Amino acid sequence: MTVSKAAEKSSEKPADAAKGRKDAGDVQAEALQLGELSEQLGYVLKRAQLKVFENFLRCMASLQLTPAQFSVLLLVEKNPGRNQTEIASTLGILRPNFVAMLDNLESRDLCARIRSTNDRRSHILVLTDKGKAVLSRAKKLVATKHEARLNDLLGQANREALIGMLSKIANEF
Amino acid sequence: MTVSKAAEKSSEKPADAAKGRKDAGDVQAEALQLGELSEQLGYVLKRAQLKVFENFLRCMASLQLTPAQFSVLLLVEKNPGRNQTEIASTLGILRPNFVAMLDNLESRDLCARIRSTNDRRSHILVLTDKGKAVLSRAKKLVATKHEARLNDLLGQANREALIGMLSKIANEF
DNA sequence: GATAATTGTTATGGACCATATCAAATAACG
DNA sequence: CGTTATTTGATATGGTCCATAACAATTATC
Repeated sequence: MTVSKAAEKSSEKPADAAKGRKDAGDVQAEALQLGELSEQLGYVLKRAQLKVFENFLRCMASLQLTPAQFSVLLLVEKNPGRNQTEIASTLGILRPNFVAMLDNLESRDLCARIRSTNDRRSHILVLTDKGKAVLSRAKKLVATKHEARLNDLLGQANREALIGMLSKIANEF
Repeated sequence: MTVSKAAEKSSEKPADAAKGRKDAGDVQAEALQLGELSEQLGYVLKRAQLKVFENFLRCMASLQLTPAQFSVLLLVEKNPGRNQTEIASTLGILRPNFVAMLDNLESRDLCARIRSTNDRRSHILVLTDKGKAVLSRAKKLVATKHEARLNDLLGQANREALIGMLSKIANEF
C-alpha cells in the first residue's frame, strides 16, 4: 500500500511510471512486477480511493469543493439545527480541525454558525442560500460527472454491489 | 467524504459518535442522518480504506510494518536489482519522500542499498536475510489475520469481485 | 569535451490528523 | 444556592504524509 495523491498534476502515475526509457531499440527497463501487491486489499483500496478523490476534485473544480467540504454541506443540509460537535464527529472530524474548515465555508458564505439560544456554548450550523445553491449544483455535478462514471465503468448492478461491500467494510471490519 | 485516521486509539468512530448523551430517559440527540452521503462512492471508499489500514496496522503490530513499508518489501522481493527510483515510482512514492522511508527500513536491517556497478548513481535495493524473514512472517499475518477477514465478511467470491472492481477503478477511472 | 539528463539527497512548505489546553457556558449535585 | 464537573468552540502545537525546488555526483547526448 502506498500511492501518493497528486490530484490534478500528473506527477507519478504509480502503474507505469517506472519505465524511465523505452523509445526505440531499448532492451532494459521492463515493467516491474506488482506480484501479490495487486491482490492486497489495502493497496488496491488506497489506489482506488486516490483516483476517485482526484476525479471528484476535477468534477468540482468550478465550485472549488473538496470531498470533505462537500460531505459537510451534505450533512448540514440533511441535519439542520445541529451544532459543530455533532456534525464533525459524525464525519470523523475532530472538533479542533473542524474549526478552520468551517471558517473557510463561512468565509465563502456557504454556511453560517448561529449561536444556539438553548445552549449558548454551541453553534448551530445552517446552509446559507448561496450554500444551498452551490450544494445543489455540486450534487448535479457529482451525479452526472462523477458517480455516473462508475456506472459506465462497472455497470449499475456492480456499482451498487461495490458501495454495499465498502459500506460493510467501513462498518464491520 | 472525510473520516479521520485514529488508527488504534478510539478517538471518533464516525458512524455513531455524535450521540453525546443517551442513557436513561433521554429525548434529545437523535442519530444524524447520513442521507446521500452513504451512497457517495468517495465517502464510503475512504471510510473503508481507513478501516482496512487500521486493521492492517493491528495485525502487523508485532512486526511494526506500515502498509507502505509492507508494499516496499513486497515489491523489492518481487523485483530484485531495481533502484530506488524504479521501486518508488511504481508505488507512487516521490523519490524525495522515499529516502527517509528507506533509511528506516535499512536502519532496521530489513533492506539494503547497494551502489550499482553499471550506474554508480543508482542504488540497487535488496532485502536482507532478516528482511526476507520478516516479510515472510508479515505475509502470513496478512493472509491469516487480515485478508482472511474479508472472506469472513464478504465471502470468497465477493472478495475477488471487490478486488477486481477496485483495481478497475484504480486503473481506469 | 561541453551540455543535458538522471539518481539520490536535502530543504522546505502545505495539507491533514491528533492531543493538550483554555474560556465560556451549562450540568450535576451536595 | 454555590461548588465542581462537563461540554462547546477555539487555539496552539506537533506529527505524518505529500509535493516542489534545488544540489552534487554520475552518466548520456551530441
